[in-house]
Amino acid sequence: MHENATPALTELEAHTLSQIWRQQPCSAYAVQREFAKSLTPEWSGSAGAIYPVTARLRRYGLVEARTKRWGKKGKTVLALTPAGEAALRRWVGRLDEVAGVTTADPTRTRLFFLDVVPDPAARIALVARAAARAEVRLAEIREAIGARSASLIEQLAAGGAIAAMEARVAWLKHVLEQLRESGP
Amino acid sequence: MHENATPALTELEAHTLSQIWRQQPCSAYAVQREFAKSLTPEWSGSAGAIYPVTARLRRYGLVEARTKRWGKKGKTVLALTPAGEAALRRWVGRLDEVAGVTTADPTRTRLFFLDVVPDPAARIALVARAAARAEVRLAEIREAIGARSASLIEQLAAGGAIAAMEARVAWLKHVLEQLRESGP
DNA sequence: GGCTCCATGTAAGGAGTTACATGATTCA
DNA sequence: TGAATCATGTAACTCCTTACATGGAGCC
Repeated sequence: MHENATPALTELEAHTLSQIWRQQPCSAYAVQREFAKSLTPEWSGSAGAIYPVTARLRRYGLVEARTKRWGKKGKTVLALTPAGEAALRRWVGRLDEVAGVTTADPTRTRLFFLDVVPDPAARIALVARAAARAEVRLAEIREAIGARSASLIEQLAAGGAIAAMEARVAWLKHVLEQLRESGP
Repeated sequence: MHENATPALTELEAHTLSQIWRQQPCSAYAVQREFAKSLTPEWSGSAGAIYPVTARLRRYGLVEARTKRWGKKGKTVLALTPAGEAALRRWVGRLDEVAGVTTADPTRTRLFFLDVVPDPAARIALVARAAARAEVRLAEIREAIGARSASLIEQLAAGGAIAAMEARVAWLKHVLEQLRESGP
């Protein structure tokens, strides 16, 4: 049937698999729409990614396709196979492993090199703008999540985005304070 | 001399540029070592990335190479050009823009689909392990940062990694509580 | 004299991006 | 009947990864 030597799934592949699982049976396009709604820009869900990914998941035997009546052409709807469900459970089961990994953060990376800005006052102004921007974004996230009706687990998961942004705001404010103190 | 139409720098290119700036004049290898020390696995700093990146930065006219005496072959040391310094300042200057972007987090992604684990008790156990792992990692980060002597700005920046991990621990503990309450 | 770094690459391949295409369906 | 949305791809390209390769330098 298909090779069973499924390689380790990328985050995008696994996330696609999980989105299919949640909405199954659904089209690849439906998954794409769901990605577009995401709070993080990581999941751009371009067509050029989704269709190859779903094709791969089918090749791996993790997803099955069926044709659903839709107009005269019909459309392809996807659903997990038992192997797909097992793979998905393994992926989620690695929650503890990834919980110990420091995430990448472009804000942090840039802040490490704040001293390329020669003027201390300009540094302070820059960090102040960053803190303000993070605060605005935090409010947006809160609103976006509040507007969604979701299960307990989805709400708790979304809470992670809030917690991360709150932590960023607090951190940037602390940085701001320290820079002001160390100033003149 | 070189094309001045420098395209937008990737995070890796910009980070490489900033590392060169901090240690200049230094070899590409020195930059690679610095990446390897990083707290986030994003910066693997494989040779296959670093050398092409430094070559690109030179093509863009952002970095200059000189040959330094070292044994009989000598080695190539890099330093920023004025254009490179300007590009670096622009990159850091976008701190406020990136501060408004939600970071990707594999832990959050997986938690969204925690309900693929059928048994509630198994879910709780999984989240508990994740929280424990995050706590261990937090301690490691604290230690690693404490062991470094760094400037105020570098300390403040590194504090972002601590803040993010603290937030994750608190969030996971909160999730754990909620799951326990909602249980039997 | 050998082990560990320092130093500098290249080759093959994976994975995703943007941009380009195309057409059918649904709804106002 | 026109616009927005649903649906499904492909082509060219970029960037990074792993793995392979090589050789000198410094130290015990």
